[in-house]
Amino acid sequence: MISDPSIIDQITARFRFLQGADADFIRHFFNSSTITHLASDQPICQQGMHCSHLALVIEGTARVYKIGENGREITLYRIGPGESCILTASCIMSRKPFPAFAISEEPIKALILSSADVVRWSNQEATWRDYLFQLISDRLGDVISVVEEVAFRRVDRRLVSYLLQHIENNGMHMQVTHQSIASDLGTSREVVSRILKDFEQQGMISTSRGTITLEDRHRLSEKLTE
Amino acid sequence: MISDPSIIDQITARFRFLQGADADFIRHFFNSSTITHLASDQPICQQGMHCSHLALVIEGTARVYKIGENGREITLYRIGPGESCILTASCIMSRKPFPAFAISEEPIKALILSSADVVRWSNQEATWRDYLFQLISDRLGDVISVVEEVAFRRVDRRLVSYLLQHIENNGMHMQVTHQSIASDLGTSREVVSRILKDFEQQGMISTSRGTITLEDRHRLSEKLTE
DNA sequence: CGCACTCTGTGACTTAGTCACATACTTGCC
DNA sequence: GGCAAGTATGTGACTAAGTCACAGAGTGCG
Repeated sequence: MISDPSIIDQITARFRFLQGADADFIRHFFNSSTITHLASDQPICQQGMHCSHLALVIEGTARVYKIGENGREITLYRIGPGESCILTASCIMSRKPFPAFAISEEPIKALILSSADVVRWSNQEATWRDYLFQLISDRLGDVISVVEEVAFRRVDRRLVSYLLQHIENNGMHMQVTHQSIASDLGTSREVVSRILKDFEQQGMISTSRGTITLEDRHRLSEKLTE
Repeated sequence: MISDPSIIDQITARFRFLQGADADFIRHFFNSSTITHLASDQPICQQGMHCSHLALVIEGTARVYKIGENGREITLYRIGPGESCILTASCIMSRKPFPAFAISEEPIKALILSSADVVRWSNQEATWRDYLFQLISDRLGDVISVVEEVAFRRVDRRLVSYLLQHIENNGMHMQVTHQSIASDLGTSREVVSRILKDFEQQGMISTSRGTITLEDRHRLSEKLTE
């Protein structure tokens, strides 16, 4: 049960469906939920698990990914504040085992609901139901985008997009290993290393152990259309 | 409006959510829906469309797919009797444009609902809501499987799986072009042609224009584990 | 038959993924 | 400081997959 008013405010701000909900539901909601904290790089769900709880992320991020026969990984999507491990929701609603892995990245503060409540509220509370539908639909869209990426786009272009997205405007630096980029993109470390080396030789980036620095954003982005 | 009792029986048999529904909802359901027929190979949804109706397939099949920059295609999933173009449902519930293409394969007989009804019923009728959740969740699972396939599995193995699945037990024949296999798997026609030729030279299949014949099912399936 | 159209085959080349190692850079510990 | 263990990156050689530009074969039809 959650009673601290400042926490309740924080949660209400993050989860907009609570703003339109009726007072009765809100009371139930906070009465039957709890807060959990989780450090970085902690496993959340294992492939094949049955989900008995749903976590709504208040702070932090998690990564949901697949592992292939060969050990390679690919990120399906990330979960941030205001979102929820919707695969869990999907598993709860359709009573199926979880088809992927989830792990925390930045330390997580999350609200935990029992799957029984998730199902019950989806029958009773329109705003909660809308939130669930929205979440599942969004993830479906995300995953379809991933299919498009891996099926059709060249790895070097995908890597350019990755760098442009992750290195903030004129922030210029980024802390990341080649392996973790490879795991995001669903390719292998060697491929990432080689392409990065190529970019470096062309003067678009520079690299050192564990960091990549953007040297020429404009010329790098031209790679997308050449 | 649908009133023919034999059609109503057929639909009720296909869509199990109607069996547990209350009489009032069922009356509304058939009053506000219509039947459409569609020939083979007709476009259903274009990428970027907004969906104003939801189709529940009674007979026939449709294919939902993506097209890449290079013109290659990949099938995300198929829709059969008792199912529905759930991407449409997802678009309706989350008010987003349709992110793929859909086309009829076998001629379709389908029941058409307005998106307004879809949303209204999802608020009022538990069995309908469950049906929607189930459908979206299933598709999410399907698409995740596709990601896994294209990201990690070798094309020759995927092609073996495709052949074993599509050529019925001891039916032995299949009518299909290399191009349409390639479009299903998300690869190119040449690659499919070369791998099939290879299988043929090893005596596992034989081919002629537009057909593939399974000659040695057992040895072909060994390719999956070698 | 001859023409248009679709389907399949092939070589040469580029891109991507795998495997086996060789070098680094970092951290902690003596 | 120096050394060891662990992590990160570099590289060559090879296989798998995708692209491009054609060449043929099969089919349907006037």
